[in-house]
Amino acid sequence: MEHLTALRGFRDIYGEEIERFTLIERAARAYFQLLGYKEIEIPVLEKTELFKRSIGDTTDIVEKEMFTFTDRSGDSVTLRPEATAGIVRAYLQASLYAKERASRLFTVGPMFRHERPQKGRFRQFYQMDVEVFGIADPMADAELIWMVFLILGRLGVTNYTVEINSVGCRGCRDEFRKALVRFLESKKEGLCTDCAGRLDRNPLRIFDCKNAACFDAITDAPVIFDYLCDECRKHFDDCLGRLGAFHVPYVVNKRLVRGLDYYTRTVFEFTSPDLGAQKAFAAGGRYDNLVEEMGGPSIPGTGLAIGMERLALLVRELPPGQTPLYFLARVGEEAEAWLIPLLDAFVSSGMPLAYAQPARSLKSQLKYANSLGADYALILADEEVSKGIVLMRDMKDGTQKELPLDPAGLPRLVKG
RNA sequence: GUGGGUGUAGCUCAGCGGCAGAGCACCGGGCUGUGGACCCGGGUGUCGAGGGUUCGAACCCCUUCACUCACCCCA
Repeated sequence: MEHLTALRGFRDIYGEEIERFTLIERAARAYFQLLGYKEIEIPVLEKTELFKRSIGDTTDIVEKEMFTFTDRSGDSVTLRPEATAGIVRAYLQASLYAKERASRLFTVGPMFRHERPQKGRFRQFYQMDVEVFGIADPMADAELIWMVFLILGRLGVTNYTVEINSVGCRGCRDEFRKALVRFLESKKEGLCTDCAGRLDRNPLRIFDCKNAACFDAITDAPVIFDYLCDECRKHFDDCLGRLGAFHVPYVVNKRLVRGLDYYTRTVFEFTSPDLGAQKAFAAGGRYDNLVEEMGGPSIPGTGLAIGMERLALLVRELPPGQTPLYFLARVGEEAEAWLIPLLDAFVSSGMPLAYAQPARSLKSQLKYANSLGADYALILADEEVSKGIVLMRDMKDGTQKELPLDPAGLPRLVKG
């Protein structure tokens, strides 16, 4: 009989990878706390309408990547493809804007997109998502980028680049869009079919196309950067100035755009050449109109997402276990009876005590202890039991000493 | 959704028409109470699945599934 496997793009995360996840999360949480970010848990399943309204009807995510289905009551529901929409919904539902002048929130969890899996891309993937509501000043953008910079520093990740750009506000984006469409109409023949279609619906996305022909076509295209209004330009310059003060190195990429419609002004990406084709492992930007568009008051927002799987690929070194590992080898029935009292005593003292089950030959047990990386092996056979002692073997140098067989006192004695 | 690559032991892989293999891991022994180094022994398998060609298929053909990389898209 064929055994069942997980769905394509859905994985089990365990072993070294989950240790990397834990390491990343711990580093991130430390800075979230220092900078006043509060945790929020939001549902994995939401009304489909939420994502259509926030992410944008014509984006690829909404058009062809969402896990959308009809539930038993006939409503269209969707597994969240990203977290911002849900957090905005929660922010409005809880009327947080009326309770605090600024809200700093973060959430950690799985997202779902029905894409073809490849390196660093899965259908269920994990993000740490951070959002700031109520701060129009670019300080909030800079703070977010700096925070990622700090987390990466803590994790020892160095081979990456911060790319940053501004996509402007509604006003300058409209100006730019007109100019861009005017320009591209003249180059229409050279565009790939995808981009020809984007011309009407979402011309900004043509900048993301990796097709060589399109890349050539847009070489001389106008860039949003040159169309920024005075306020947007000032916002961007201020943001860069803040990054400088934080000593965060960055590269301005005037062609950087993002795949979600709600972004305004600041957009940024952290990329690494160590990742393969999916090289962005953290990205985000400002969304000053989103809260209002979702039916709330006019409140600015800015946020980012960190891709756990991708960042985990960049975390090279795992810290070694710091507490020594003890192992109990026992031989004979008299000795076996001491397993539970000793295990109880060690664990109650916060010390790890491993053991083989079943207890085979002493040789086999020591071999097992060695494979577990035990620092010390306690050896207990009937002979020791009758003498009221236990042997403690140092697994590094092979020296042994006798200790009294006393569960209550042994954990402390063993520590030395 | 499209294209390329790969599916053989727990893991990494060799074998590419003639008995199913290696290294590592694992188990046992040398050492009946002492791990790591060494020596000896042990193969633990629907060769991804289904069908076809053939005296004979892990190998050739068809179908299918899975994994993987890339396109696309994105964290």
